[in-house]
Amino acid sequence: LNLLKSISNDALLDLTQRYGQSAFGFGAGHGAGSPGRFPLTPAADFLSGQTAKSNESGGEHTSDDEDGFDSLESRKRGSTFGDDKPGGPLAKKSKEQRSLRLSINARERRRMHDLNDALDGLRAVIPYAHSPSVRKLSKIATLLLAKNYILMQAQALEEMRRLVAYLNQGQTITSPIPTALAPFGQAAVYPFSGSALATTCAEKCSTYSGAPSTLFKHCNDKP
DNA sequence: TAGGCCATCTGGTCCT
DNA sequence: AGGACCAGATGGCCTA
Repeated sequence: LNLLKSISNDALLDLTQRYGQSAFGFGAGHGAGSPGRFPLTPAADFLSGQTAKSNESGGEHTSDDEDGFDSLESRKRGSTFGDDKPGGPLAKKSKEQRSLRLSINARERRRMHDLNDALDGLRAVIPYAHSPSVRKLSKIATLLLAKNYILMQAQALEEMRRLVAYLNQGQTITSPIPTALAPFGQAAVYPFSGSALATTCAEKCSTYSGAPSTLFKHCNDKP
């Protein structure tokens, strides 16, 4: 959380300005973004009920033909380069060249669709509100947000490791926790700062109710 | 209306 | 040779 908040490179700053802080400040109270922005789902919710579709890049693409425009949607979006345009660049070419060009175009189209499918898969697993009424993250926003999310997860994992190490070695320590032994330099970052009186391992573990049970297995093993 | 974002076409380059 | 990848160009759609 802190990492995501603290990262402030130019691109992220720009994104924050463009899409609103809510996209990067989950749980920070900016969740209710303005319509059309990217309001956040609560951190606890964003991973649950996710509808990440299986990303089969090698799968069939029903909308692709081997020749030129593939669908009405493509036609609407497509440029006026139009392969089938009478005055287009393909008009002067031979039938074989035209056929080859159309094949290359279709392949390139398919490749870009695969890329977009992968981006959709990425959007499905990063923290922002997934709703029909919410505008989809842009490609660049998706990549930058995903990068920061990965960094944040890595830091969370590291903190968890340190926490487990601390719990394993400090079960007999009584309150207050000596600063030198505290695995986290500042009290503000210490995950149990809100329950300073929970001094035993079991108490600490019970405080951290959201953690996977295997992380605190030692509390059950040892009386 | 300008700017952002996007899909598509296209030609070039690299790889297998 | 054929496919993958890339970047530039172009035009459509949407929003502030």
